[in-house]
Amino acid sequence: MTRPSPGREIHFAGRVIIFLEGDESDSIYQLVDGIVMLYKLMPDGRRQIIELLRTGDLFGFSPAAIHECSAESLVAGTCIAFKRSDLARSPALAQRLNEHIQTQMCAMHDHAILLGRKTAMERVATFLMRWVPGRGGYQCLAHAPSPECAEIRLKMTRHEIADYLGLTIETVSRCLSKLKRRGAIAIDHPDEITIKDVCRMCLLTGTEATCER
Amino acid sequence: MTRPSPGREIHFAGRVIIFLEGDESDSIYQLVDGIVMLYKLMPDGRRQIIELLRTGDLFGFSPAAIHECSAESLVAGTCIAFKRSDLARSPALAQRLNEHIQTQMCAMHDHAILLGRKTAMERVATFLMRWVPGRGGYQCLAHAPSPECAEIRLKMTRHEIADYLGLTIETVSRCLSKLKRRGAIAIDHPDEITIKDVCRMCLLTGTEATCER
DNA sequence: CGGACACTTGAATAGGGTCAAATTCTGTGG
DNA sequence: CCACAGAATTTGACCCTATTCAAGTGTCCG
Repeated sequence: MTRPSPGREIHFAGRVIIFLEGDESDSIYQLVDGIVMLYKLMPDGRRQIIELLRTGDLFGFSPAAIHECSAESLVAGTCIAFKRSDLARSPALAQRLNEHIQTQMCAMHDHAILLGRKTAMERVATFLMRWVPGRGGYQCLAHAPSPECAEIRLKMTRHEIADYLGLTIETVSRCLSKLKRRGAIAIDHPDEITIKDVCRMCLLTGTEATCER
Repeated sequence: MTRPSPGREIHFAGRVIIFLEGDESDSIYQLVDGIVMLYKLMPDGRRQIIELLRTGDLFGFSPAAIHECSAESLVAGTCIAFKRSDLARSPALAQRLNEHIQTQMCAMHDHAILLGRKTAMERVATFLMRWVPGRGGYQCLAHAPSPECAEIRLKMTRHEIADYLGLTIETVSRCLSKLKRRGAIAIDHPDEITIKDVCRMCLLTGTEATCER
């Protein structure tokens, strides 16, 4: 018999609100499967999508008993909820979270440089690279062999992409169109994009100075 | 007799590099006193200051054995270095870090909305509010009584402010001049600013919809 | 006092935003 | 299978904010 799980499993469908900014909260969540986005709204309605969470990522942080941002699923998945009070009691749990939070903080740092310093085209290129398996995450293994081509499937609307990248829908659309015209991508479907040359796309992100090939 | 401290104290002067992006690292740091900024550089020299650390904040995160950003002190202070290996062994330590990281993550979220969605003026106003004691941090107690006036002392050059806010030096300077012309602030000295009406400045940050007074 | 550097100000420019219209996609029902 | 309505996306024209480039002014420190 296994020990009782220290957390409660929560299954969610795609496009479902997990919690809203201002909701009461006594738990922290770890994403097991699926994709979740965190966002905040300004009083006048401007939205910024703050994090796109991957497997292992933690969310629901707050120094207070109230959520400081909203969480919504992009695709169906699962997360585990840990009561904050349990967290304070279980060293093993705390350890586990500590290990992962480092990666996540680094990803936030990368996103800060994107929002603060990258051009629209660099943002879109960075975003596309994010969906190439093994690339575009924090510590993207730029040297790992990757196929020239990559078919990716965006799980977000143009509106969500824009709110994630700090742009408008129109700018996102224009950048994608320009990439298509240049032959860098094919837009097979609004949410199905083929990157013709992954290595060249990586150069457009502004992060990589040279192409290792 | 007290237990041996689990960390090594490091004292640093103002304007000193603590570590550079790419440096080898086996430790995590907690700021005890002073101000430290974390920044990243793009290959072409663009810089983004990612975090301005306050007492209690953690830095030196990385999933790898190499620092993912650079750390530089703004004023003299102290931090404690914990070896990652110790961290894995000491539950008490892990607990302590876990508690603080939540506040810090929330501050990063706030900064993401600043970089992604705020206007230049809102960014500068948010930045100024940051230096008003008890205000502008994460979970600024907007309702707490605060003096009408606040004299603040910036510890950063215009260049650093710009790189923190995702703007240029000129834009920062222009926003400050405009605030001065409007009578919202007095620039007693390039780094000594008097906010004439804290509550009104708070409205300019874009975060607060109404003034509670 | 003078030289280096930080900051401010001005004019011109461009990148991305706004507004509006056209196009494509999706889903529904006949 | 096709027609249609509503939504998402793309495209175009124009505008505005912040950037760029270029002086000018202020400040610090030897």
